[in-house]
Amino acid sequence: MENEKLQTAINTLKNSGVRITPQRHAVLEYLLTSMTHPTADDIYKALESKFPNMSVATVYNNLRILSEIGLVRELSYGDDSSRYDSNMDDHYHIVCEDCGKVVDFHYPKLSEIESLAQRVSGFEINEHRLELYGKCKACKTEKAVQH
Amino acid sequence: MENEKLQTAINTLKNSGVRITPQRHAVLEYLLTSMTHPTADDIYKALESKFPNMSVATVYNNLRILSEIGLVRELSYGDDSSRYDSNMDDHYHIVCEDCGKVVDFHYPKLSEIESLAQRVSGFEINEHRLELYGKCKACKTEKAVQH
DNA sequence: ACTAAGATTAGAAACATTATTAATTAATAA
DNA sequence: TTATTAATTAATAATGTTTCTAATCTTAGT
Repeated sequence: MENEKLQTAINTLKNSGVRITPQRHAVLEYLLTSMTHPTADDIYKALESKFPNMSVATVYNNLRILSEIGLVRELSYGDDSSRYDSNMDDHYHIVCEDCGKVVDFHYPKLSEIESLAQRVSGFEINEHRLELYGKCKACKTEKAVQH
Repeated sequence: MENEKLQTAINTLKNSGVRITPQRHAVLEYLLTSMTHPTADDIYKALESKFPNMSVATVYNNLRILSEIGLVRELSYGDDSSRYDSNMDDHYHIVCEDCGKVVDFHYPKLSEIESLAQRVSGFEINEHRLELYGKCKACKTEKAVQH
């Protein structure tokens, strides 16, 4: 099942005229199999053993290219590093304020809010972002233990 | 009317035991009268003539302090600089993808989504953020003119 | 006026990300 | 297979925002 997704993604790359280099393949594969919305540095560290000479710039480069083709989405929350998500279906995110963990949250798209905003503001609205912030299970119990 | 807000804010500072220095007063006043959700650098530049010796660190310092007391809110969108908002009422924002302009958007708080997210994720949800992205009127016409 | 606590300054450091560039490589066609 | 060529890589420098540090200065209260 993961292989199917990877194969589809690779075909998309080919059709876009983007070369499939070992590094690019590895970044893509890592994102497709990861459930953790990794940062560029997470990916860099994870692939370090396989590609000892790879530079961080290569990771950023490939993330940008994958984003441009629409295989990957960049999630930037506040001040920290951006995270990357290979699940391109419409969905929202819940972020743990303590450990930074990000999980998917499925909810019907808030299209009515977009059209209302467009009407009242005069903007031409293209998209929206919704994130929920709180404490994940682990961080809740961790705090309970500390006291 | 702005003076009232400023006076109330200054009282809050006093009650929190925070000194009212000229720089801090100026940052606060600028935020209260500005409608533009300025960045730290905007504020720095705007106050430069009044305080030629002020350092950027002072602006950041004061923004942090004002945030901690709850007089100001930090808005961080993606990679660019954070913007600051002295309107502490519940509201959302619409961001222009071209020029970065940010305007307020009033809409009933999405509390049901928070409670649903809490139920399905096991997180303890504290807050949420919603931003709408698009092109403002000015940037729409600008694009139309270019062609 | 004096003191202690707190604030400001300037500069440096930290950090993520982007730009640069010469060398290497993937994809294609000969 | 080999040659060709444009894309990609690695390494490093550069950028931009934000934080940290240490020294100096202000303030409020005695």
